[in-house]
Amino acid sequence: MRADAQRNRDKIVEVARAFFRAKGFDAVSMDEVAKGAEVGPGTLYRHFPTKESLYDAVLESWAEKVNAAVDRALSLNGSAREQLMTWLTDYAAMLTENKGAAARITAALGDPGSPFAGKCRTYVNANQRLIDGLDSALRPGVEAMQISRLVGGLAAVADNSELPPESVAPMLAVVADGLLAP
Amino acid sequence: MRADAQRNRDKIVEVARAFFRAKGFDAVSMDEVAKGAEVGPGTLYRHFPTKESLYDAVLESWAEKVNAAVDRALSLNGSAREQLMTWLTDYAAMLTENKGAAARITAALGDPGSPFAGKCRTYVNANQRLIDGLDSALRPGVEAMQISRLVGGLAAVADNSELPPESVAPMLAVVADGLLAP
DNA sequence: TGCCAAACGGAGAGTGTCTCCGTATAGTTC
DNA sequence: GAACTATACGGAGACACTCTCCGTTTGGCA
Repeated sequence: MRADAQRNRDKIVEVARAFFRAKGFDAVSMDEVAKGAEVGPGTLYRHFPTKESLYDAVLESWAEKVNAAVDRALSLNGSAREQLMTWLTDYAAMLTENKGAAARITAALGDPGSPFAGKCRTYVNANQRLIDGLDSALRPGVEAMQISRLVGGLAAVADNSELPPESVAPMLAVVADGLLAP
Repeated sequence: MRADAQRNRDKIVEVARAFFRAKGFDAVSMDEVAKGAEVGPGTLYRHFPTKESLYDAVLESWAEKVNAAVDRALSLNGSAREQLMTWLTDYAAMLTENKGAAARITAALGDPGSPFAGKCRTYVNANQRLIDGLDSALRPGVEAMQISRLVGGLAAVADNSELPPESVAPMLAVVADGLLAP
């Protein structure tokens, strides 16, 4: 990639990240990202053919954070319920940083053609590692995709309604207790 | 209301209902509803000032269905868990009829200014009646709004991914078990 | 039949995503 | 450092959508 192209790409992602964080996915237009990055719309669209692909690039480090959160939860010296709640709380908290991310990633679960397919795999794999780590503490037959959808749906609601963590916690507790073996 | 206005209004709602059911909220344009109902865009917008207000009119009978589903669940001769699962299953099933409804109604929870505010009240009240009906079988401190958000979020995911009922059932079971007293 | 408030409908404003293509430039070659 | 070419740029504008304004038509009543 040519040096000017790389410079522009970096600036676009940087500007877009700030805009998305401040206003959420829907409220940011591609035109304003282009203006903010001081490039033309054509340049923006050569680097990122759709608005969603730009969002995907903005969420680049998200995968690392998800994996780190699972590691943190599994390495805790506590009950399975505490480990589960730690992971769920961390995940829900991650989404307050990127308004609209929960809904989009959750909606893309099971759609390999989505720009977020990579993010989805990371997320489902994280839940699979959690299942493996918690071993027999969970109800039998529970699947990673089910946890992903349950928590993703709840996170999307919390994100959309801008619920404070203390309002989300009781709902996470319901999901956690439901996931633990009866 | 003048006779021609009433005729047009009825036809618009009828056409819109068919379109929304077939393609979902986002994929239907106001222009095609106007064309389908054989009226001009101006006429359409005098009857329904926004697309969401049109959707609200299409979902008119939804409130009755929700209340009927709660009644049905509470009148069952079964365990609290069976009653709960019956209601959750009925609610989730209701949404396959109107693609996009779950996400919109759930997103409007707690926003009195939304065109769906009336639908939200109905829905939260239904969950409150469920709580009152199931009495002490539920975990202490659980609130109607929490159930509304939990189930709404899950329903939105199921709707969006077009999950078959047998895929939704295990997730509903998790929520149900989580809601029942430990 | 004549009147007029009510309703109609379509052109178009405003806003968004995304494309096409003539122009400019980075990086290589002599 | 000049010429060359592949690469990248940027802006006009195509297209789709929601929603508005306003001149025209019509239903219902006196």
